Amino acid sequence: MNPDALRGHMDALLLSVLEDEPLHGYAIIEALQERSGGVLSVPTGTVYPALRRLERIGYLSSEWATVGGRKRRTYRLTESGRKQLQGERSAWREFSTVIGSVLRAESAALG
Amino acid sequence: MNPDALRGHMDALLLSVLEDEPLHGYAIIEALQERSGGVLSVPTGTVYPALRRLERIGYLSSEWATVGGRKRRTYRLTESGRKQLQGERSAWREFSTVIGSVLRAESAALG
DNA sequence: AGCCTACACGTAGAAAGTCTACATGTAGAC
DNA sequence: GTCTACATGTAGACTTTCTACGTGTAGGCT
Repeated sequence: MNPDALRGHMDALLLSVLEDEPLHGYAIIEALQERSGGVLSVPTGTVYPALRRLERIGYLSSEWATVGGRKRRTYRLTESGRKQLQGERSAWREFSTVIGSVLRAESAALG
Repeated sequence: MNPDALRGHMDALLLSVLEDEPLHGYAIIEALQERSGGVLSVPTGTVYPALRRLERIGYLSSEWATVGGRKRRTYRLTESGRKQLQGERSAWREFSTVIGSVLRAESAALG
């Protein structure tokens, strides 16, 4: 997967993965991999700064926890973030429709 | 439409628009707008440099023409560009499927 | 003890391409 | 003579991702 293509979609991916439950960075990376069918390998150098950015903006909040002697910073969606996720979803739908129609190549719909 | 989202997809858009017929830069911008239903306004500062880049890589070739007293540089797909367009299309399909499934929000399929 | 892998967070600096803003010029309508 | 559409182009800012590195714990294996 061409890394450049992700630009501008990271926020949506991260918010989406945090929709159901709070997760820490490492788990977020794993969730991204899993949900994408193993295709998405987002490097830590991308995820951690992005999470901090999203927290700074107010879409996420975080707190530290220690589990099994290891420190984790767990992120959760704020109300603002939840709202933003809706926006990201509809933005994605529009984006994907537009690109698809210019390319004359739409992807298969999901069940 | 968030401009950043286009990053990494410009090549596909430009090659796609040139698939059926050669066009000059200004006409390409109009074609992009038209095919996208008026949503895509790609600035000249994006398109012209991108076209030159694609020509440098070998996906496009160009020649000057004068029509109605105005100079145009007309771009056409090379064989290499045509092949690349196929690659861009399948890359887009994969990308859009992956993002869609992580977001749990696929776009509508095109007829 | 020593090594390796998985877990876990983080930063610095490079890289790349798009965007904004500007610069230039013709043709034709009003 | 002014405005809009047509037409191409560059310079520099901007944003964000990526690569590469640094730090440290836990647990298994030999």
